[in-house]
Amino acid sequence: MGSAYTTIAADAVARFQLSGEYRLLEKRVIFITGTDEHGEKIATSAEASGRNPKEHCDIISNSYKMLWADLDIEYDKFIRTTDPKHEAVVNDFYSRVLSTGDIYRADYEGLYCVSCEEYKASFFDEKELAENNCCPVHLKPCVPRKEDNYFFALSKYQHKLEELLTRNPNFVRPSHRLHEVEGWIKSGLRDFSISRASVEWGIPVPNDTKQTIYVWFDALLGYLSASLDDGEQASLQQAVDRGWPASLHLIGKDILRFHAIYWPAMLMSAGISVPDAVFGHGFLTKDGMKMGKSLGNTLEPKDLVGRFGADAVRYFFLREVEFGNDGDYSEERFINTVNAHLANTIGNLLNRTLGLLKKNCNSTLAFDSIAAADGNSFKNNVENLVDKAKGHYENLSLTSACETVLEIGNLGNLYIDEQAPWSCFKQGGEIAEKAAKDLVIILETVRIIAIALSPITPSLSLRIYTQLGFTEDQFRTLRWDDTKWGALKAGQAMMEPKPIFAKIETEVEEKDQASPKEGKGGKKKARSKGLVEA
RNA sequence: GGGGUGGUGGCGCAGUUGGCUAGCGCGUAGGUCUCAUAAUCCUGAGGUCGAGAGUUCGAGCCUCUCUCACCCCA
Repeated sequence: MGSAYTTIAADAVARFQLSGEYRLLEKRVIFITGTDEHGEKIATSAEASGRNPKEHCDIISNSYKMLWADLDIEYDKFIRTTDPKHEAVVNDFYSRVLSTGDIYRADYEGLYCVSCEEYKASFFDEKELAENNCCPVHLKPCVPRKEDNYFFALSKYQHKLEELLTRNPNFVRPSHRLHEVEGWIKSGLRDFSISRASVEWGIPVPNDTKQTIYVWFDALLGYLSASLDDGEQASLQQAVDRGWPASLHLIGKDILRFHAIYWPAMLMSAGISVPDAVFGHGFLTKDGMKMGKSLGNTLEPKDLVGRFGADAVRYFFLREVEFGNDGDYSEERFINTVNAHLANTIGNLLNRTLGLLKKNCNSTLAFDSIAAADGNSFKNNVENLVDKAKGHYENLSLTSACETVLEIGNLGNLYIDEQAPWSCFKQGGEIAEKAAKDLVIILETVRIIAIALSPITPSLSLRIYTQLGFTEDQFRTLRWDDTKWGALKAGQAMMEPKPIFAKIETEVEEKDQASPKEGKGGKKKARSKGLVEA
């Protein structure tokens, strides 16, 4: 789930950005993701599976693509670092940096963890290692390595990187990540090895095929190579000309250093613009504990999607994890939050309104939504919240964006409760007419919620839209501006009311926990039953 | 060892420049209603902000010390 979280968030951000584009103009949002397929770790895993690395990577990248589809993630470019176009771009880049004089040959030695693909400590400072020189993360022994490698002269760019952060304090977000990066720079940047002599699975160093390019030097170029089409003559300059620089790199905090220090320095060396921003989000825990295979508590997104659906997964993590902070998953909290917001606040609001419309108006709108809301401050309240939500999305404040949209739902429930149209219809006359207007108001509100929440829960939003009598095509061409009040017109027929989000039923509760509740619940049930019988 | 981020009601979080009855969501207690996914709506309880000192008329927010958790140190 840690990996999926990044890509889910990127998808939400891209959907929102895409919704801001005007129709008929060339698309300007390109969502890039992919797989890093080089390195010793990949080769080792492939060998363990009895496959060659390429076959192994084919399987992995395909399973990611399937997972992204399951999670309603719609990217534009999927780059694999084994793609020929990528290798061409890497070679061009390497040569350019070499010609700048920023690559040189030197020895490197230290204790190396194959799983991290990192030297864990030099021989002079081994404090962080676990017993027997084991990697603290993978708990596997590190091997002493000494290699004659090629190095990138990162230290040359210390001042330029300082200038970058000073001139552009939003280059790294959130702000505490910026502090972290500033600290790294302040403590002095050391040149880093960009090749490996003992790793074969990767891109060969152009002018020394006995060495293989270090995965990180290679992988970052994926941001450029992804923009090229397969089969075309690939070059670095072509890739740069395809819309670079990137407006946002969205990453986990564990790879912040590569994106906020190494990558900009590499680009500066090559004379290429740096990206506009890097956003490092936090880690996810489960029940307050770190997740890990060794701990046996991994959270498989495929399982979550299978059990709860993509909308629930997306909603929970995008709303409940303050973007940029670490976040925690618990099944109880997941189910409670998703049920309360998606099933109750929004789903029930639509259901109750459509039910009233069916019973009293033959499921057809009697008024234009503009006329229905004429002189009604409720419409203004909704529009104000929509503007607020937009601002939150723009700031990558996904939690606040969700809260604000849900607030619209809360207002809708409050409004319909106050107006009580089910009671008004019984009175007939003008009062019944007012009730018919109120139903239109609520349905227009839900329509607006659907759009405002679509970056977060695209399938749920589509289901709302189709129940309101629109087509899927109409939904897919929607833009943020379509949140403007007035799209529902008199005469539009609604679909049959049907829950847009099935309540997630908790499994039979454990006896320990259920006892107190069960007693009280039993009382309620008995009471309710009596009423029904009466 | 060094650097960084945090510790605010049961849970998850907010609380930019010191001045709020310390707030929101979820949960929870009670009530209400039945148009509705036992849902909506209303009302309430629950924290004194990790600990100790300090600055200040006044500190969750500033300073110092201690402590706990997490992240980083090719």
